[in-house]
Amino acid sequence: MDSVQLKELLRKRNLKATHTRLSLLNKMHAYGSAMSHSVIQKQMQPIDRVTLYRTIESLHEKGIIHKAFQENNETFYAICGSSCNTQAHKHDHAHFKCLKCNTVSCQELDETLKISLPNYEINKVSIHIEGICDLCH
Amino acid sequence: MDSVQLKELLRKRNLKATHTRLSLLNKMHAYGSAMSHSVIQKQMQPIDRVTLYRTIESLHEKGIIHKAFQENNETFYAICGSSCNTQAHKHDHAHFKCLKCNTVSCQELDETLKISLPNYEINKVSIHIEGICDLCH
DNA sequence: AATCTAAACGCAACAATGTTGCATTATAAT
DNA sequence: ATTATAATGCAACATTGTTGCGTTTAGATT
Repeated sequence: MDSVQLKELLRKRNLKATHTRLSLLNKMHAYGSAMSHSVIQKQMQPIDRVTLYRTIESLHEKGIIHKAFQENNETFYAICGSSCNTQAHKHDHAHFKCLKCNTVSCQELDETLKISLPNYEINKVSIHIEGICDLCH
Repeated sequence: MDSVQLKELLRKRNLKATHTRLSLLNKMHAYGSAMSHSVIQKQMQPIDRVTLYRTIESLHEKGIIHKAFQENNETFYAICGSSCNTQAHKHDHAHFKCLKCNTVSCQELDETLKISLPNYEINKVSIHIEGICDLCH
């Protein structure tokens, strides 16, 4: 996603295409997997803490990024796919965290997870797996 | 689980059966589903904040309770089943959080979730589902 | 039952994380 | 170029989590 597309996306969601937002989205895109708040903060340096909180909040509210999962009192964020919008999010992939190399990757589960709960309305499913990845094994 | 059994469990894991620990375990058992830190704190009042942190930590370390999931920068804890011990935890059930009544319940997924990741070692799987439960529907 | 020791507790002080209000600056519409 | 509004940075505050240490309690020993 290049700079022009990003600006369009932000404007479409009624957000100004500020340097902070573009920079954050670029970094998240380059990073490849879900980023923790502390990692984001390091990579965005120098930035005011409050500005970062509000930047993340605005992108989250408009469905441009989402909370992938939380761990050790830290939230991990990821860019939403094209299937997400302000109203509804679709994130049925799983996040795998390797306990050796500490990277987080998205795993498409071959057989779609069949969750059948009669009379339940399911809005969001998040699957978080921890272990040792193939490279570290 | 009555008081005698609880004391035995604590002693088996090399923890003293203190009033604080017994009280916390009783409350978690009575509560039925995963409890957030803030709810625990309210129910344990009056208690020193530090003591609560350390009580939870000790029970968690010894595999008596586990972190069910985290949400809104809060950790939810639940009592481990009999299949858990100091070394290994088995928690393959899913947690369902109703967005209307805010209760969290454990859902046994009828078809066991088949997660096949070749050459990966899977230590822990946590599934968190949000939506509207049958009663609120 | 009294004594003893290690673990657990409570308090104080500190550190890290998250929030609010407001003056200044940047975006983008006119 | 001008202007209105949103975004930023700063200060102050609130909440959450951590560390050190003196006191108390559990439970083992005698």
